[in-house]
Amino acid sequence: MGASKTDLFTKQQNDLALMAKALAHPARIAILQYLVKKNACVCGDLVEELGLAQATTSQHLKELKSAGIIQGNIEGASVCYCIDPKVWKQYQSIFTTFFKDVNIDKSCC
Amino acid sequence: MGASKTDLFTKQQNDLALMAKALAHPARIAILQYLVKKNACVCGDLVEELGLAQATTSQHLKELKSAGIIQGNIEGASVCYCIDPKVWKQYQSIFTTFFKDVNIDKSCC
DNA sequence: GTATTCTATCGTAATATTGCGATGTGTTAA
DNA sequence: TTAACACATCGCAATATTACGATAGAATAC
Repeated sequence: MGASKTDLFTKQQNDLALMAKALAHPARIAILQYLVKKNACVCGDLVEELGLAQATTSQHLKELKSAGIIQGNIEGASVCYCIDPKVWKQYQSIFTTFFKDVNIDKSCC
Repeated sequence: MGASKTDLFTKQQNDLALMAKALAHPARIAILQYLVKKNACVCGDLVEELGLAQATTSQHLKELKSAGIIQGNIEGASVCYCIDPKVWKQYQSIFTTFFKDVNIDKSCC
């Protein structure tokens, strides 16, 4: 099949899985870290930074954009990408909540 | 290709991506949430709980186990799965760190 | 012993992801 | 206008993921 059976799960579970999927590639992690580090907009030097082909880099940017976590603004000939702080904060909050409520002491089996 | 070019990225980036990948499916989120909720070991009732075939459920459990975030202990005829609190804490810490250091105020472009 | 239960694994099919060259579109430079 | 750049998208190939039925192994029930 290859397609996830999303109808079996809650919206919350599907959403969290989608967020995780957006982060589930080292190139996308690298892009986000780079954008965070520069703390400002960066454009095509991501291609150089990553070492991936331009087409591949563009594809990863597209996925991050469709996940909402980055924005792209056209700036002349080039495009300026940056973290969307609002969505970033949502991610932060949702992952934090997910990991929080576990009783760490209970040993098991 | 389909295979990620892991050699282009740092171990830290690859590791984080692998952790995210472990969470990148609603069934695996559901499994983890169920294990956290029950706060004790659960076995084959995950199959009922999820609504996926037994083989599929077993496969997701295997992925979570190979990601280290859950453990399985044989208990008679059945297997008892539970969160590995130590690894869970690591995940928590790594995701928290990842999301922390962004300057939320800087608007962009 | 045999039958039953529980889980893992194999094999297979459908679909998704990753990666890149080639191409297209829009923008600046000449 | 033409040339050069910056990105996005298309098309394709290689690989990975998801899902399930069938089967195998190990433990319990009888």
